[in-house]
Amino acid sequence: MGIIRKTKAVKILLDLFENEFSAILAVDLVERLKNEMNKTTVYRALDRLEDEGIIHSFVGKNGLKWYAKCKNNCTSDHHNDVHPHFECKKCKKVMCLPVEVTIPNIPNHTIDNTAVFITGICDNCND
Amino acid sequence: MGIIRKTKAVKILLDLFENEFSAILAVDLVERLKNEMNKTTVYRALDRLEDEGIIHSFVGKNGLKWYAKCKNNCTSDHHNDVHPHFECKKCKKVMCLPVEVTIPNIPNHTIDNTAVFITGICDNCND
DNA sequence: AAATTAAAGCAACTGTGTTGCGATATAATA
DNA sequence: TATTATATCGCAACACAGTTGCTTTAATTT
Ligand SMILES: [Mn+2]
Ligand SMILES: [Mn+2]
Ligand SMILES: [Zn+2]
Ligand SMILES: [Zn+2]
Repeated sequence: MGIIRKTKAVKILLDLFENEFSAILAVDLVERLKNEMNKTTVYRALDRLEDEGIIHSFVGKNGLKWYAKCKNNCTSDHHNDVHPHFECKKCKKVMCLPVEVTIPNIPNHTIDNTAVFITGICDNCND
Repeated sequence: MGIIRKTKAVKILLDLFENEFSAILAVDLVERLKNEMNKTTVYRALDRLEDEGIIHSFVGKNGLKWYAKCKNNCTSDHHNDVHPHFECKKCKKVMCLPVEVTIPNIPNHTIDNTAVFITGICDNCND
């Protein structure tokens, strides 16, 4: 484990995430790359990249899967890049938000992981 | 709009949510009621109950749909019962958490709605 | 260059949820 | 109560995101 080949698919995806500020919907990726690779390949490559801590995934309001580049030196055994995600209802873009959300103490509960998904209007659409 | 018939399906569902503290997975509901009604009926009745502000829905980490009873006098045109949801990785139950989560200010963004999904170990499993 | 093994392609499949439509039940009205 | 109107139901077919098994291909090791 830990070996990830620099295959054609991986290079294409890495390049894509490198030049994309917002998150990318898995389905869109499949569509966008349909002439270059099979959808199975897309999904499996995304899996690998996520395992390596290069990208991270989350689920939108409608249950669809999003991917975005990790920016905080995540590794294969630790994703230390936890943050809310924001969907703009105007431009439909989904972004990682570099802020901390504090969860109030919940008596007798052990918190393991928190996913925050915010909808609203982004800065770009707000002028 | 606003008219919801007290049909057999609705009665069964209302009764079910009344006696259930945790949230219910839509798929489980379909399975559990498969001898009493068609799955289409389940989904459509859930839709109606949600429209009426009697139950609310949210999406879990894996993209599956959950439903839970509203407890704060929600109406057909306003769901004023917004709260985090908590999934216990031991007992697998999903609960509504009656706490407030404060989202830090995000410059130039207008926040419309926030969904918080927490995983961990619940009070019941924690002793 | 040959051997090794991860990754790709393809087709078929899984599972959740949706849609169209004719049949039925509920509520309104006469 | 009988009649009419319409919301809801059941069924079958569908949509669609994501997965699996298996064979072939390509990347890395020797
Ligand atoms: Mn992110
Ligand atoms: Mn809830
Ligand atoms: Zn925007
Ligand atoms: Zn528990």
